[in-house]
Amino acid sequence: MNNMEILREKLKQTGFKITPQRRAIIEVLLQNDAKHLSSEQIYDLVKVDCPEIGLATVYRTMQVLDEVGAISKLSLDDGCIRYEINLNKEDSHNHHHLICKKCSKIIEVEEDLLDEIEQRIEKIYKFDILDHDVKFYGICENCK
Amino acid sequence: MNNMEILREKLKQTGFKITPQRRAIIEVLLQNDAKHLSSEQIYDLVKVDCPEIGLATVYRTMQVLDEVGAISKLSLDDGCIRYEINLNKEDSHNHHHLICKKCSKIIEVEEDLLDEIEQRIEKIYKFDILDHDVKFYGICENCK
DNA sequence: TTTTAATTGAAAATTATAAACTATTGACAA
DNA sequence: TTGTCAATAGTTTATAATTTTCAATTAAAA
Repeated sequence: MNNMEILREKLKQTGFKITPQRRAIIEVLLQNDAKHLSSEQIYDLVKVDCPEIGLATVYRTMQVLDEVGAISKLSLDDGCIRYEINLNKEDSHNHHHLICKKCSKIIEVEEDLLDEIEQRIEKIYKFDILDHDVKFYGICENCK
Repeated sequence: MNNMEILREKLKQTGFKITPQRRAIIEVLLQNDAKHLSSEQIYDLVKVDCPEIGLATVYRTMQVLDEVGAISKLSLDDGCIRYEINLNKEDSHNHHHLICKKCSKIIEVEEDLLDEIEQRIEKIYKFDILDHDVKFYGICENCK
């Protein structure tokens, strides 16, 4: 079962319909895996194959995909919400971002280095951690 | 030298003027230390003592205070920027937030537990970390 | 095929924030 | 203390991201 089929199943199971617009948006997300697209950017990319689509549909679809857990939202403090698709179900939230303050490049940290810390926090604060959002700001290799 | 005086000095040294509006806003921030107020909320609180103030002045003052390093911005993904005052200069960014998914309470983690991790990331990714933004989502003690 | 609730596109509405513009004022020099 | 002037204030208007409304269309179950 490929990624598209997995997502179709996920939508179906949650009672959402599979429309050409939604399929086109998912395709764009899958083809731009590494990027962090805003709704506007997704809209522009989807319009190539699906010119009649409206921007509101993109926003609505992103809400649906978020409900289903198919995407993660990412705020880069540039005034809009960005999205990344979650390809490996469970590990969806377990990665961090390095954001270069000079060139704005975003580097993915695939390892999850927070396990120990989370355990310490859970103990000290009696707080059950379900998810995290971790961003490191700094200067990347190229910009040094 | 109390907190207000420290901030007055900071503004003065950076070439900003100390106006009644700015003083009133700083007072509100100091009096609501533990909270994470939005511009709108600050506006409402300031209006009590300073009814003629305009919302734009609040936005402008928050920009000034950010430039001076007197506040930290905090995004709780509820559509607006929130602020916290930095009382101990250097450690301003070195704390994390636990956000309860049930009651939305925000718990401050004052310890900075990320030193090791940051060192590992700096080595592996050759990325100089200047700052971080760390949020843990989960369930707090009361809501369990 | 029929039926119906979900979905769509287009346009209008909201919301947070910033800008523009003129009047006012804080702070320093005289 | 007063005069000066750039910085700041309030008001209004603009902008940009996102949401809502609503009538028309459509996916998918019966």
